[in-house]
Amino acid sequence: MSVNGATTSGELRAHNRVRLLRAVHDCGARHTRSQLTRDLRLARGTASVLVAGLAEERLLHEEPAPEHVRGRPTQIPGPHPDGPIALAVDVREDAWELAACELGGRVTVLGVRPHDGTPEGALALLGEAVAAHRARLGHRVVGLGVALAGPVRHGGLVDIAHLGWRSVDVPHLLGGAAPSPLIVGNDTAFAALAEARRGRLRGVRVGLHLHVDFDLGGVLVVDGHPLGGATGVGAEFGHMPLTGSGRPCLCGAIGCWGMDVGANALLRHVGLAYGGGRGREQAEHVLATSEQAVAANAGALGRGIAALVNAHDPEVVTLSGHGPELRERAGEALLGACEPVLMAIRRERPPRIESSALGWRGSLLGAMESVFDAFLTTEGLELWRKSHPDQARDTPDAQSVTHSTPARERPV
Amino acid sequence: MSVNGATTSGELRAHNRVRLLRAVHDCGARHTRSQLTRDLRLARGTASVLVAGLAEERLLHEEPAPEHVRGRPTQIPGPHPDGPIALAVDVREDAWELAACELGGRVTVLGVRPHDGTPEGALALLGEAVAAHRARLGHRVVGLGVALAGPVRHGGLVDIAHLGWRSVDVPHLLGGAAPSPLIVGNDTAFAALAEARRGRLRGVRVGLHLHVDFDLGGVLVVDGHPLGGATGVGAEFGHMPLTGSGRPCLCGAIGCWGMDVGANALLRHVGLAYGGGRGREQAEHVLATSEQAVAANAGALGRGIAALVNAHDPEVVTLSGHGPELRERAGEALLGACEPVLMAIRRERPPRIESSALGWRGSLLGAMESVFDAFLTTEGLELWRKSHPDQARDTPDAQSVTHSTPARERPV
DNA sequence: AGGCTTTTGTTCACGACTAGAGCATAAACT
DNA sequence: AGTTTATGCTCTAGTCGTGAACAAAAGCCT
Repeated sequence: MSVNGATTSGELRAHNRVRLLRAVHDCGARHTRSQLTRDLRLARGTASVLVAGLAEERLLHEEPAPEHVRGRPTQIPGPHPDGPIALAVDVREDAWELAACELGGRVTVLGVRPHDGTPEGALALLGEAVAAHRARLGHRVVGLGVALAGPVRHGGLVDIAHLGWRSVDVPHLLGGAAPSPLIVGNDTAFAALAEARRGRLRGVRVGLHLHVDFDLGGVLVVDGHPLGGATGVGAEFGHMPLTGSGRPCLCGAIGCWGMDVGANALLRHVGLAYGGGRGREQAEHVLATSEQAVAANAGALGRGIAALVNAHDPEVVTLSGHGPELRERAGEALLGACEPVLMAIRRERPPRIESSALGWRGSLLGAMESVFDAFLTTEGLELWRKSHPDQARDTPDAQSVTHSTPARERPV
Repeated sequence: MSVNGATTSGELRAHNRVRLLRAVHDCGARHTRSQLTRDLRLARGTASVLVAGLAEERLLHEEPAPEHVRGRPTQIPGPHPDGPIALAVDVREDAWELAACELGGRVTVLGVRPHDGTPEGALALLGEAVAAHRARLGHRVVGLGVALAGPVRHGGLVDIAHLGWRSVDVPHLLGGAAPSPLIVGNDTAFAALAEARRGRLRGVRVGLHLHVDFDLGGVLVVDGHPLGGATGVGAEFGHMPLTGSGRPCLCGAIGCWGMDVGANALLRHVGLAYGGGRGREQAEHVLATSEQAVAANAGALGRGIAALVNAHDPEVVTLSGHGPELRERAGEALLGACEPVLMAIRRERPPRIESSALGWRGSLLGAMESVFDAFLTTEGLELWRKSHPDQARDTPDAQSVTHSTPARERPV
């Protein structure tokens, strides 16, 4: 769905440029040029022309492969030292983390800051930091992805019920200096996107990703795309009444599954105050010590998973955030609660339940991927070409290739 | 996602052939050639070559447009009188209906037969009917789509809990004479597919389709594709515990939503026997007379819809089968049950709830669409070309065009 | 009725693209 | 040091879509 087909000769070239660049990005800039040529079913001559063009436009930069078996040594195309950079930020209930990402997925953390949970407190300093880094990096910045712990509507309006955020206009609060495109999305959807690209959902046709933080988020991943497109209003499995509790949820509905899973539920189970994005340490303490609270949490998680497995039949269920720890500490409670809710035909071949390969980094990485998804299109590359008219200005090719600093050791 | 992009000049031509043919199919063979040329952004010359090629391969056949405004009159490309035919069958709990479909979607019903609800009873005669029609139509048959009222696993294994079908091997029971490809799918998923192509979900990014028959089926439609791909094991929203009843379901799970919605639920509500695919007339009588049973059914439908709207935020919810009648007879009960389960942010802009545009025909039409989806690909057209080597064997072009019977008045 | 206008179908020269073969290159192997 | 092997580069051939010029067929106007 994402990559549309070419219909003219011109679009054909553009399309192959995108395919090559995406292949480099998706493999983490680890495949050799000859490998890529084979994978993409290109003629060696075609690959030659494409790589040369992309290198001249500062999109790719080739380096010698560290080892070979025989024959003429091949090169590894990776990010250009002056190439595109995606900014990504993960805004949690109590802190945010900002990072710069190169093509291929290398992440450089630019800053981490706690905040007070209010919209202004969370986003004002962030906007300044983004503006500063953008000024420093210039035209290299090709977009900003923002992960947030609540439903995101079109235009970047965000609601986080347990923080009291009501239709918070994120683009506005970030100020006018935010780069374009500005992609605001749900943290769970982003985590799922990252899992689909670089984690345990890679190559999986239908997967289910669940992100457990203060709240519970869940989203279906189909053919590498989280449902609701990572910018939409999906990813809200946490607000389905799957566990049969009639408790009113802060979102305004009744009986939401998310009431029984996550840090807030742990705190409530032991009688502590919860909500407002406070109490991460206490929750982690409960998680580490209270067998009973953990079992209740894991059981509720299992019942909901079973319901979703019935409906969607995923091949794999992945857990991130506190999910992996719940599974390790109370795996039997989880699976035991699953069983009775499963359809008989699902019990024969239940999906694997796995812990995320990316841990707490998923949301940030997904925000990055969404920026590169927008960039790695015919339109995105056309924009880059236009904003970099001075392709080969001063140095001959041989010199620039030989003397430039290798991409992956260079600070961003 | 379905149509992959071309990478060589040759694939480019194949890709444009598919695009043109699909455009003809999707518009119901009602658009003129000049309209199609504009819609697909083709040069007139290119369209000329493409249409001529497709006509020579017996895929298209042009007829004069009935009316014009001014200028040279244009033609309307439609199905070729010897063109491809998709066979489609809707197998319900108590009867099946077989049809032949031309490119563009014109349906000719070939037969309707009640059966006894056993796998053999349902499928043996059907297999014979398919084989007979296939022999008659020869190479024109490009596939068979089979809609069934239960979960379908890969390979065509079907379970229908309330009929006692356990891993019924549909391809095997249909016998060896079934055409290829043989696409076995869930009736709800097919109905949703048809709704997405020719009904109220056309052009909708995220839609939810619910099919109410004896049982309840539900599936999400994203960008024109039902989740689980119309042949998968999705489309089972009916087996999520959304209504909070702890009743054991025949599927082996507990508290399934589908226990409370549909003909079986209506019969149970008034104390009649249910299950086994019997009692369609009684259920319709209950539906027409028992206010209370209908309200209970509609309320359960509404509660489940709200839960799914929370999770997926569809733009439109469409109902087929008995759904439209439930909505007409007890719309307030339905919406009233929806309200408290909805998240506050969903209440502001709730999705439209609409009745299907295709009625009970949806599953059959969806089965057809799935066959044409497989045919309208570069591979499918290549196979057709190979199996029809005698392209222009006896008659000059002018004569064959002038004298051949118009496609849409010709019996199949 | 006859000429003009409008729209569409057809043909062809042109530019852009990829495939594939032949050659050059650079390493490992013998 | 020569051979083998795999890769990169260059050039020709074939295919495709474009767009302009031309032909065709209808409605419109006088």
